[in-house]
Amino acid sequence: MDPIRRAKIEELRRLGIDPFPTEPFQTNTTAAEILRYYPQQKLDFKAVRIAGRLWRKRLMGKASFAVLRDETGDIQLYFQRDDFLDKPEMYDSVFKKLLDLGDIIGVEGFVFTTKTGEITIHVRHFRLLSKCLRSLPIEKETEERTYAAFTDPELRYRMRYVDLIVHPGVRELFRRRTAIVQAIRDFFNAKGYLEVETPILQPVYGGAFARPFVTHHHALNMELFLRISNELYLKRLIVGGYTGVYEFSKDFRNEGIDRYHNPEFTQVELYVAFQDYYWMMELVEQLLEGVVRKVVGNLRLSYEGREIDFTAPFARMRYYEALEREVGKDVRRLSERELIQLLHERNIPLPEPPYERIDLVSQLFDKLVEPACIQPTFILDYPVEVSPLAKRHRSEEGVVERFELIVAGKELANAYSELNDPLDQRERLERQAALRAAGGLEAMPMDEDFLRALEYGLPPTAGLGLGIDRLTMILCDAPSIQEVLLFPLLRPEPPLEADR
RNA sequence: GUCCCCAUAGCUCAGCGGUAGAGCAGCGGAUUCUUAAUCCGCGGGCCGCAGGUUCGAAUCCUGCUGGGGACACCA
Repeated sequence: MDPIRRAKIEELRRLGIDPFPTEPFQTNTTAAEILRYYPQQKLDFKAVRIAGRLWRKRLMGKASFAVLRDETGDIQLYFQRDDFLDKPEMYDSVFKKLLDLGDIIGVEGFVFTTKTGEITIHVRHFRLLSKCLRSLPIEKETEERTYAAFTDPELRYRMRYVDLIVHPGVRELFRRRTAIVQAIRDFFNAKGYLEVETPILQPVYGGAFARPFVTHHHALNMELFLRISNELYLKRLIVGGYTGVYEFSKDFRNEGIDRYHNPEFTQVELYVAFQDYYWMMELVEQLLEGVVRKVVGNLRLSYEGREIDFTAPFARMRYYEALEREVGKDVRRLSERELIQLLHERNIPLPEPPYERIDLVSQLFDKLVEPACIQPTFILDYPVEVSPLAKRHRSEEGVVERFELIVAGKELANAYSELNDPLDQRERLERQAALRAAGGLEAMPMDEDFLRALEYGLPPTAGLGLGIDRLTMILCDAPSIQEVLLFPLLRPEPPLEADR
């Protein structure tokens, strides 16, 4: 806390001014509205009331300029000493000395244009609404350069409130994130699907390969897991008779943090009865076209310096064929030794032991095929070994009816014709259990209740998971997941000192 | 988990063995159309923390902490 600002509080109180008043301040316009409509005189701007942070002061003698920043933008203020003849201290002391940059104020006045052509509020009255006791990293820009830019990512993420105050573009990004979620919700609602909420605390976790966060419930004295996925619950709801359900799901995975991964992240999952993954591919194309057009305004956008085109239909490649295109041979025919040889040739590290044959194939795919898919690309028909919840392919051995949508070299969505044969499902989960027993930390645990639900009959169902954070990254051209999370996980900072 | 880079004033950064610097922000003064306002004056720092080397360390070395990046993991 700035001791000078702290002292100003006492000074204000001596003048009878409450630095944190209770009375509301009713505004009747915004900075953006004034700047947009004043030139055409479409609205009456003779008595505007507007609130925001004091952003700049250009003090002169008997008259001064300032800038006010509200949520919509910045607008210049003009103060004249002669306007405060009844209370001269309001200009000379309160405005000129006791108000600091960052203070939240409300002003009332009329709009005019200065000699230099800037739309400005001539302030007749102003009120301090909340004192700002720390100096903000207010940036100053000229044509040549920006001064005091607040750019340190750590500080920006730790003090996102400051980041948001200082950077209108960051505020805009998170508006866009909300717009993306809203567009998806509108799309699903228009189709008649039901938005639901399922447990975040789960006695058995499942639906994905990941290590969970573990917690404990005292009253029931039981171990609980934060969900890594809501998939198995949404399928139970399809068993229960809903035709289409979806949920925006915060999922938690106890794994590493990098520019694509945060321990908690958001997916939307959708399950629709009586459909299959082919149908789901078309739905995803329709969904993304709609969302991108609505949010970006154009199906072509720039991400990391490359153009991405969301015009449907997206490219489609089958898993093993895509791999064959990269390595020149059908990896299904290769021995484990030949696969290892291939990895060596391409300078790709072996997976962590204990690994199986399929892990070598996966590694090849992840390192060669995924990064090469820049434009939206459906990869379909994944190996059955890596897809324990997907239905076996209707006509081909060894693969399942599953697709991933890859954009900019990263998985954006994952979908199956859901496995609804409870006997097959049990075998697949038993294999997962065996992998866990062998030390596979990410293999799925057995979920007997889920199997019981399947035994009551899950209709043929298409299911989808779509990563909201990654979609937001692409649609905002954001370089890391931290940039699209309001409060990304950081290590704790050392304790702040109490400051009175 | 491994490797590389970074940490100096409220913010952005310079200084890289010899008395801690700049711009912006701040404080005092002048100023009735400024907009990085201008002009005069002023204050501000455990140079991330702890050790070590040295006559002398912000500067060199080691460790720690925090951050960034790459790799690994996340099929």
